[in-house]
Amino acid sequence: MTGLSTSTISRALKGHPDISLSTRQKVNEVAKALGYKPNLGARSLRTQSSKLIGVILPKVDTFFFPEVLEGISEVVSKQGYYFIFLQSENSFHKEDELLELCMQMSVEGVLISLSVETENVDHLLKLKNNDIPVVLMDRVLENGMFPCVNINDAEVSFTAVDFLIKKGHRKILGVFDDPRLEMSNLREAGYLAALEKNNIPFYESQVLRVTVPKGADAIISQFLDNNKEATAIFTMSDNIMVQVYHVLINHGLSIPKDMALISISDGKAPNYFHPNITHMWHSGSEVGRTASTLLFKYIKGEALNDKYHYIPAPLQYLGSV
Amino acid sequence: MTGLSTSTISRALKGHPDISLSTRQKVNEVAKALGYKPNLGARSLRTQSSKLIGVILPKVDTFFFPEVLEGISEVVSKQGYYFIFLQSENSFHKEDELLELCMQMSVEGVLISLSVETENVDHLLKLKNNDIPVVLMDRVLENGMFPCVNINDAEVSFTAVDFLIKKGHRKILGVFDDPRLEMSNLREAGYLAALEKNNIPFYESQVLRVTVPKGADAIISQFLDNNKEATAIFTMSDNIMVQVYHVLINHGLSIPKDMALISISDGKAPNYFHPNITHMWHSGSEVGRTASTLLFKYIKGEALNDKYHYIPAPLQYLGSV
DNA sequence: TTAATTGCTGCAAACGTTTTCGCAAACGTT
DNA sequence: AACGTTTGCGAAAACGTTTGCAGCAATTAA
Repeated sequence: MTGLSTSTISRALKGHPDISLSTRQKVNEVAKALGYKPNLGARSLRTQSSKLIGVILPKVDTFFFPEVLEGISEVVSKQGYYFIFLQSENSFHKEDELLELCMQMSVEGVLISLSVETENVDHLLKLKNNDIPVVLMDRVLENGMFPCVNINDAEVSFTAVDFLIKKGHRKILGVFDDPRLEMSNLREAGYLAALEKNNIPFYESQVLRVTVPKGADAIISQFLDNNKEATAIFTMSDNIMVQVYHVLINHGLSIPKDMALISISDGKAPNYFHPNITHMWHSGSEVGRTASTLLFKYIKGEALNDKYHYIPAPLQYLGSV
Repeated sequence: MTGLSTSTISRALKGHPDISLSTRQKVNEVAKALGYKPNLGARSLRTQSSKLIGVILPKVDTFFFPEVLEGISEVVSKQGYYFIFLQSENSFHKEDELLELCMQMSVEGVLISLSVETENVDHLLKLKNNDIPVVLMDRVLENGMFPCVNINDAEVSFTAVDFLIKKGHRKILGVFDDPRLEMSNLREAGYLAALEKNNIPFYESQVLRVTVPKGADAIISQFLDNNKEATAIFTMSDNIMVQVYHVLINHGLSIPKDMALISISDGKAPNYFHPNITHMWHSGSEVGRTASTLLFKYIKGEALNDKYHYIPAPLQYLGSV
């Protein structure tokens, strides 16, 4: 159409100074008229840079992860990158496949939150070997192999439970998620540490580990019956909190009069309930932002040696305690 | 390594019958040993098929859309495709940019739920012109230009409100989302139709349209004060339901004794509350599955002329009515 | 013996970009 | 007039695949 070579077109389109203003304008006009769209695949083939990052999450269920995506989206698009979002569905096998896929797509970096089944990070090594940076988020394995972004699970739990104790509670129940998650154990450790520091006796029967994602009502119900003298409950996540809340109400217990409730939460669900649930506010968008910002530092080759990034999770003192 | 040409390697790797079994095996061994990964960009450049579909959603907030993603994910991966997921953040401008991006990425199809700001589908035409099929989901514009998958908004609302009336309620409040959404107006129309059919007088003051996504507490609160004789509320979505629920409890109203509550919902939030909230069950995963299945029919060129796919939204009769 | 067939493999072009290198014209300087 | 410098552009290679075609050897058929 213009009679110009592809080289000139290419340069004109990206405002290369070699090309005269007049031809640049002409090229832009014709490009617009023809609806020309650069082929990103071809570009990334030639430049060896895909502007793509891979995001692997176990599952975007109701809480937390939507916000993480939001945070990631924010900084990724600000960097002129795109992300492809993949769900491992909490399967180690699928997680591994998705990592493979990321490499085939020539992503320049990977953000990952590990599946429940994942016991070590050996499968992430192949990315490292191909110089693809990886940052773990939230559901991490803190063994120093890869940088991690999350809250300080143990410390945050400690703060929550310590707060309950300061409020006068002595018999405090703890409800945790699948013990295969490192996070679950760390949060349980924080819970225990708070009891211990305050010289409060602990019985194994006062913690519950819920491995089923939904429909744990019966289990929770029985757990409450077994602990009638308890005056407070600490739940490690929104998912668990909403289930516990539901059972509490079904038992005719009034919050906080009969039972105090505190949780770690992304801050949404606590507002659904009455009273609002006191919680340690674990911002998903902040995790997403921090993790992707960190990832870009690695991508840009700004050498970093800090492995753990803990984002703060401040106490939101609402009506349930 | 094998002394074979790239053509032979390529054919061997995908089990082409031209290649002898012995070389096929050898190639596979070496490929595994070297950790060979096909470059998807190069492949799609050559074959002119990217195996990619674009998914554009307004925002993955807490409800509904996570499930839609799940449904999409399920059928897309079954087809050997991948999807790249993009958020318009309810901005028309961004939505348009993302469509552009999809084309640059050579996606083979697009699933989209329109932003609040989107008033027509002209910007989708450029995809149609490039033979990229588009399927609208949930937040659609039903003007016959593109296939749509959602519930029959008006009918579902009608059923819900009619049910309330059959239960004896006469003064029924309606709370709806942003009126710029076609969905909001259709659901409101269904609400009105139910009143009309049952010869129940309607006053403009008994509907509320909530345009702010969060923190509408004060508005809802005043709305309730202005309608003290009401005995039931219909809310058009989870997002609105949880806010209304919260205000109801804050007003010291008991559900369903003082006020009945029914909603359209993905079925999760209703279980958080006590009593469980009666709702029309609007399955997000089913929307995702149906929409992507439909999209693949278009991609495969199986000519279709049906434009609207309504998925059923059955009544879940729980404790709030 | 020759011809046709079959089985396996390589050559080279193509997909749509970017980029190195080089060239010609125009200009300014001695 | 001779020279160097700038300006504006094109030729061609390269990125990693796939694939039509051709080729060659071994086998079979005539």
